Amino acid sequence: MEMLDKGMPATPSETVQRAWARLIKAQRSALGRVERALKSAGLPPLAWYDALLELERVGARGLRPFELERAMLLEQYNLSRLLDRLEKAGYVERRACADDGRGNVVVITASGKAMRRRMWPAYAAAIEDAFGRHLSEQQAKNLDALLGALIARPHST
Amino acid sequence: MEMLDKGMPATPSETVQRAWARLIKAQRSALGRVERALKSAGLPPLAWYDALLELERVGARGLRPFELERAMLLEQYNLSRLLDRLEKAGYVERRACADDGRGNVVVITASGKAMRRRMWPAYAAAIEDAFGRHLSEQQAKNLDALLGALIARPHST
DNA sequence: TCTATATGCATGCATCTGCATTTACATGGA
DNA sequence: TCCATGTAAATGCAGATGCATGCATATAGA
Repeated sequence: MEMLDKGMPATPSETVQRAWARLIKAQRSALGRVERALKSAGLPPLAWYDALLELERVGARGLRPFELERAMLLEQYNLSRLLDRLEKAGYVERRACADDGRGNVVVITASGKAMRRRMWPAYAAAIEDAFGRHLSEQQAKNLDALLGALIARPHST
Repeated sequence: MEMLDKGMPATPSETVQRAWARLIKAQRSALGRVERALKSAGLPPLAWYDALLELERVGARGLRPFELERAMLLEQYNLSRLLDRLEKAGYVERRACADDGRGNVVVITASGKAMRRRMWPAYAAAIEDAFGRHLSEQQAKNLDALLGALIARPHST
């Protein structure tokens, strides 16, 4: 985890500190609202949607857990357990992987696709309510660009 | 939790969806890195810092838990337990509240102040590394403004 | 004053997460 | 072929979180 401490503590500017605090709070606020909306609609949590979406996109060929892990920026053990839950709910299947005996391939089931579709309206409304409606198109674009610079793989660097 | 479903599902635009996904990932990525940096330095998690900072700012008069809850945008039970941990660690004290027999007043201790001070260098370096260094001053300012629009009290609306 | 309801905070229980470790297989030498 | 090392994924355990609820007190209204 070394962070090249070449001497000085690298204190972020006041502006950066403010933006940092806002990032934490804005995300917690918005994400919390979305999760609560889903739950109150009797639907599974957000992570299920994201995983199902990724899996639906690639279709029958499926994804290796480590691919999904990278796409979703999840820790390995979190993904492993998310897959446990999705599998137990019947939304995905883990199939033995032909190329690599250690791994498996995760494929979405028909009922998984159905659940994803069923989640979308509630999810969409919640995103719009907690997030979208506070921003113009242009602002959303700018925000997207600014945040893009921040995303890095867990553990990298 | 009704969300005024006046008919249509209020689907967010593509742009908003992308920005939303980025917000989740950027925050998870950056926050994860900061938490790991703190932990690997043998320090308590971020929330402790934030709470101690708020408490230090108000000094000896302290804060009611519900005030802290609002400042930090935490759920009531999460704050209650955070205070349990902080209290057990000796960093805060819960004192009976004179005005209101139901509540109490939380005050930071000397050792709490010391811990906050001790955390700052590692925390600052981590923020800078995971966040600040990716942004110019102007970008940080813009990001801060954009995120400001998103913050809302949990449960409100 | 008495009663209904709201507020401040805590807590039991189930679930989820973080961390370290384990298991299984893969791969590249010697 | 055998071993050392690396990588994919799962898992035991401890700690954190979400939820529902409990308890004590406050407050407003009859």
